[in-house]
Amino acid sequence: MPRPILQTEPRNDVRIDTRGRLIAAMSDALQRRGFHGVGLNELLEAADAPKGVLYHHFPGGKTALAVAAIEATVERIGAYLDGLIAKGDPPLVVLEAWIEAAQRRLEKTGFESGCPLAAVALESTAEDATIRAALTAGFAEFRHRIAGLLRAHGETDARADALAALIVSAYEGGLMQSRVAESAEPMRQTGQALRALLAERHAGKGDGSHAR
Amino acid sequence: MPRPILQTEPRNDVRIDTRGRLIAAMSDALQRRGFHGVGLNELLEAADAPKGVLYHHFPGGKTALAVAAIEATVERIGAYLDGLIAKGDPPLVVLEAWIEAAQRRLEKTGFESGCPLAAVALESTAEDATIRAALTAGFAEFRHRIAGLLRAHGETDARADALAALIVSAYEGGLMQSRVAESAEPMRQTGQALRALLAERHAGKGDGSHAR
Amino acid sequence: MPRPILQTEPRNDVRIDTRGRLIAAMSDALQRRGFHGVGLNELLEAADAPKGVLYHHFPGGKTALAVAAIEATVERIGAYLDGLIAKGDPPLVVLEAWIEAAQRRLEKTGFESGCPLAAVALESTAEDATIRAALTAGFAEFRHRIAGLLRAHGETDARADALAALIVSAYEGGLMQSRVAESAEPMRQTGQALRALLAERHAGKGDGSHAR
Amino acid sequence: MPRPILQTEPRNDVRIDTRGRLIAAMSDALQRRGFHGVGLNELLEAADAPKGVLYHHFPGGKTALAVAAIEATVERIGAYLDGLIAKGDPPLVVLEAWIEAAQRRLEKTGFESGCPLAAVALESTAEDATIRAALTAGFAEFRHRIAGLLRAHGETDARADALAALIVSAYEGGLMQSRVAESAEPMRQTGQALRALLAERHAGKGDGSHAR
DNA sequence: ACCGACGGGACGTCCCGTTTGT
DNA sequence: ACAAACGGGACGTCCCGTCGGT
Repeated sequence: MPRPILQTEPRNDVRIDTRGRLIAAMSDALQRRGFHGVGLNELLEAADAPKGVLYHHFPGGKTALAVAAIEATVERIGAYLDGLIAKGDPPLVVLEAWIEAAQRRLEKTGFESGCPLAAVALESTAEDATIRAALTAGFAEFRHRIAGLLRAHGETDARADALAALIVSAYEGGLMQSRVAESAEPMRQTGQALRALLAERHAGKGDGSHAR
Repeated sequence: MPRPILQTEPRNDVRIDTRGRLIAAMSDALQRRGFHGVGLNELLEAADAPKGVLYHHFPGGKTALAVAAIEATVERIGAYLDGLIAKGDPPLVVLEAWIEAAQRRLEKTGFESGCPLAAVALESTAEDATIRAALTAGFAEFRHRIAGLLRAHGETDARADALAALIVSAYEGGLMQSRVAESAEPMRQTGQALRALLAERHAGKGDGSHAR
Repeated sequence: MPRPILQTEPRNDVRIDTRGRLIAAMSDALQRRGFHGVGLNELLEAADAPKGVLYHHFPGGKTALAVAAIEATVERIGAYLDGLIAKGDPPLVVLEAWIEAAQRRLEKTGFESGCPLAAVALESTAEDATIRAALTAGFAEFRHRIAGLLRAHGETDARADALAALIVSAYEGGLMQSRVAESAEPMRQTGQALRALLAERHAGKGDGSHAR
Repeated sequence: MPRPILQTEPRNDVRIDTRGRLIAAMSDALQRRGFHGVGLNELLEAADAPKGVLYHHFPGGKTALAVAAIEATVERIGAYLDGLIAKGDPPLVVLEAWIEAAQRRLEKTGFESGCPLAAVALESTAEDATIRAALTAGFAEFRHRIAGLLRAHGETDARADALAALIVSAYEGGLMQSRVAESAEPMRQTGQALRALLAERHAGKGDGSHAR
């Protein structure tokens, strides 16, 4: 049985497989029902994993799995944003792409999926220290990336931070409204208004050159 | 067993009181923990009401109480917005007052309280038809009021609707970020950026016609 | 359906019934398997009670039920000792009756039953404050009653306390040895030796009159 | 795969060490929490051993380890008693030393440690045949040694057996009472009363023959 | 109208033992 | 010999809803 290089890989694969499936299932479940709305049985069935294995990979139980799911989601979305940004497009284009992708996901899932962070955020209490920390870090991460993009296109630091906060807020708030309304309209309107305001501002600066 | 007329009046008072306390307790609980995060026993203890009384007033149980709490909240916030609007201030001033009030409430409650609608919204599924309907109506109500204000100050219908969606989204998203971060900063930045964009637009008005 | 007097009785009966059956089942189970060895399902089946009712009567859960069972046992044994003592027999006779009753119970139950207090005592840790308190009070109660009997028959206070401690120790230790050996012999020998020592002491005092 | 001679020796050392640590950890845990109160994971962590190694050394699992721990404890205590007896002291002195040592250990461990045999004894059922056998043999061993000492100092066989049963019972019962009371007093009183009774008997000897 | 005992199901935890792979 | 992932069952908790009794 020749096994030349990287003999750690097979073990990792198996580990990542179960662990990863658990995290994926939790991510998916969180955005549909929130932390308390997810039943572990339901989740384990979705991940095709027995009960004991959860406690093995996540000694902290459901909470620890949720933290891992949040962190994985943050990383995924962060990478996605990085990809958008790396293309060098101006903020307005990146924003449009981001929001349109969210709209498409909403429609594709029958308005069931949302943002896993948001759902957990609103039912978390100060006692869930680890969850709070992961969420806080996650939202900060999003703002940080967007602020970086804005700075790269000429915004001052303070301005970039404030705009980034608004953009993330609008994204999350729009997603929420569209989810309950089971209609892409609120999200669409939110994105449209946001882009319009940003575009008009540039236009109003007098140079009129790079507005969208 | 004779029952003299008007004996119902004091009884009604008591009933409304109990009903009201249940609704208030649910409203409060929803914004802290979300629908599934609230235990019925815990809630009944907070309202100082026995088990049976809940099903007296809300045969639909926990869900019906949540719907009532959502509707009460919508009415309360709607009335609050009406009050702000009735003063005749321009949208920027109303917006500032609304967001600042939210910040103060956040700080006063140690960043525990948020928006009862939002928390429920993110863990609700399509099966909770009555809850979804109440939420959808509630958010639409908010947008409607704000759009009305904007129209009254010269926005076109489509424009007013889109801006209203953005404002509600920003409000909810900012609240969410501040809640998990246990800091008013995200909410403050969100409000500041939003008002700045709106103000700049007005300042730039008249120079062109290309507001999307 | 005439119901003349004491109409509180029926409710009490029902309540005591379920609560009492739970306590009786726990008492029985504790002396067979100890606290951690008892499964709640098993116990509820024995008491013919559904799961929810336990938490209703004992909000403190399994531990609270165990405490109640311990207290009930202490009361029962205390009353039994009182009955023995009230007959006015000398300590040696009381002791013999007590130990022989224990032997008979051992044999009747196939050496399964023991002392509910003892089993819990040896697996309790300092964290189970309520259980520890109930056990400590229980053993003190036994010693107190026996010491009282001894004092009533001429022992000094210190002497009575020490002898009472020995008698309780011998009773519990003998029960334990007989239980694991599945033989009444150790308990029998323990009781015989203890009574012999007590009798000889009286005999050695020179008066020789009331040694058994 | 060649395996050079004597390579097993160091390996054996390691094995004995791991085995020994497991047994020591189980002994310690048994006297604090009893058989069912000990978690296997917790125990393995205390012994710093992975899961697999337990089933390597004890194919019978937790039960087999408990049996080994009981046997080791019996051997240890037996050797200790042998040491006391070998000095040639009279039974009263040996008894005093034994009981005082137990008191010191109680106080040193904050009244947490007790007798590993006793704790297991009281929660064992007839189904745990191997455990019951080990316990029965253990208690018999203790009685046997003490009876031997008594015979060596002039007691008849039957008398020695009965007194030995009493002594072991008192020892175990006193330990139990002191453990839950978190006070050495019950154990002290038990020992004191027992020694007093034995001493008085000797003093009274020769006056008659009516022991029992 | 009010209350609280009842009911049983599902939750999250964590148990003990096995299996599979180095 | 060691290590860790697996496996699923049972534990104790507590949920939400009902129903009979004042």
